[in-house]
Amino acid sequence: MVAELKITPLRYVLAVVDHGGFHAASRYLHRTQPALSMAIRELENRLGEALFEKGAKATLTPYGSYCVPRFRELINQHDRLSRELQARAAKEAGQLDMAVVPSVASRLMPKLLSEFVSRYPGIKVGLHDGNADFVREQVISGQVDIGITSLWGLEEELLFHPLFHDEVGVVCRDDHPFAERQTLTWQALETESLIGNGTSRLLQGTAAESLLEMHALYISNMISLTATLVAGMGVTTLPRLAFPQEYERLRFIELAEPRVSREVGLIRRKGASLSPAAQAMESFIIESLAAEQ
Amino acid sequence: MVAELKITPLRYVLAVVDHGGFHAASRYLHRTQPALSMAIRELENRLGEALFEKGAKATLTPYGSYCVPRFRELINQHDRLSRELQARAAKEAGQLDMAVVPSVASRLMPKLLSEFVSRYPGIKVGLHDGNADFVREQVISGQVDIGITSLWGLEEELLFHPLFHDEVGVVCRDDHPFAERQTLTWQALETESLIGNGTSRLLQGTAAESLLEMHALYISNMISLTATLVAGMGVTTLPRLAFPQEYERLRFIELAEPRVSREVGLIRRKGASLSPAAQAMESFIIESLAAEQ
DNA sequence: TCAAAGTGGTAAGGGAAATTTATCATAGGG
DNA sequence: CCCTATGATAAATTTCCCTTACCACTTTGA
Repeated sequence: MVAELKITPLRYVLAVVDHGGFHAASRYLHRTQPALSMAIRELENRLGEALFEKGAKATLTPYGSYCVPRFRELINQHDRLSRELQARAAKEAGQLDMAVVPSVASRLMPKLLSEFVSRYPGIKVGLHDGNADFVREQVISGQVDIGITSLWGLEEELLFHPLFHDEVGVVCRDDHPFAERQTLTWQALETESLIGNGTSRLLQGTAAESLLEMHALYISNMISLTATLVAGMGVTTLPRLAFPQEYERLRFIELAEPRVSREVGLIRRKGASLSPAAQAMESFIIESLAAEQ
Repeated sequence: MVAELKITPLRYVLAVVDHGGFHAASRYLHRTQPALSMAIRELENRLGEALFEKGAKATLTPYGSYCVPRFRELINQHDRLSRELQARAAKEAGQLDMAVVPSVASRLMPKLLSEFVSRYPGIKVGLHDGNADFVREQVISGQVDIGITSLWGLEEELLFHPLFHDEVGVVCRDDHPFAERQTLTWQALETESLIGNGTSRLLQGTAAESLLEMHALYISNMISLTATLVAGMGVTTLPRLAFPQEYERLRFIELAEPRVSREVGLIRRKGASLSPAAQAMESFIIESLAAEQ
């Protein structure tokens, strides 16, 4: 049977030692002197041995001298833990991982992350990018705390918080006949050499679904895809956010008739709540994007 | 300001986790279920974050999962400390050092120590021997907890607990005229070649004081002294306990007229109390020697 | 399908523990 | 010798922990 050493009386002992007396310690602790006397007596009874000499003013017994550094150690550990856990709860420290689709990673996250880390300097963020299936899988398996992607079906295990709509358009080189157009219809694409990519399945279930069968090429890698487009080998469809603005020769033309868009949003596991750090990130993203529009 | 994490609620959290529910934990802890609910709620408020999911039965939040191993660690440290300090108070563990004069070290301590260590298996004893001044000095300086020696004057800084009287006698070789005598008087020594030693000052202030001036030789080292006696170069005075029984050719003859004796006792510092282990040794020695006579 | 037994949460009361107030005995300093 | 410091003690009070009693909800088994 272990005796329960309460933290407070241990603190009292240290205060008496450090301040050289019960009265001095009581002033420091904002307690009265009898409070210390009695609490320390109780502690001594529990241990079965006196800590302070009787009759002498605040002098430690040998046993007390042995105890004091150990009390100090335990209290230090306690305080360190308490501070650490409070810091985490207050989002002053912590760690979170998130998975996002590449377009979000390159167009949205840089700004968001730089604002986030300056607002929560203590929180460490791990950012992983991959296609929508990867993001979904990482979140469901608990590898990451939250994800940003678009979903195609209802997910039993996921909570989805919509962030914005991302319109699908056609991407072509600047010398292509489409390049000067403001909008296009899917019929205009029927005669084109259409390159498929990872986002092509957004067209599934829309009026433009027939275009999916037209793919002569399918390129999942974004760098390869843009190189192919710059080479003038065809056109492709992409959500606007996924359109790589940094290529001067590529143009994005809205696809009207039908309007196709993906709904990009925040996902997390249903049932499990978020860590304080992940909570902070989630609210931060939602608020930032709401403020922007 | 650090929040005070009381040990008990942390135990409650661990019990709920380990037993998979508030009710199971409450049975284990011999508390009622609301007691746990409220204590844990209070802890959560203190930390500023929930440990258990609401609505789910005893499921940890990510924050809770982070906390639990740390709670466990702190509690383990607490329990280990508590057990250790109690063991010391109960004399099941600990350490003590003592200084004794050589005669006590060789004639008294072997038996006492072997009994002591079998009675207090956990206590480690350091035994240091030296002359009376050494013992006195070690005790006063706090290098050792207790000493066994004889004192000549009253000591302001020491507490003296008498153990036994040790009669001074004459030591000579077995072929010496004294060897067959039962007792001697100091006058009988006047014509002898008297060798002085560290215990000779016991004669100071007695009727035999004049013998002190007769020393042709003074040998402090016991081995040298006995070798000199065995060589037949003279006689000496020694307390009985200091007489080395293991030398076959030496004899001890009581010195009557005057009877001179040293009072051997236990010394320790006045004012400072003893460690539990040293206390145990002190009482043990006093009781053992009292039981013997 | 409904009762029974499980989960945990809430409110009010009792009782133990901690703290304060008031007082005392003792020791040291001017 | 008084004054002020020390810490110990007793009784009163406040605080906090725990229990009892009850509720709402879910799961289980007949």
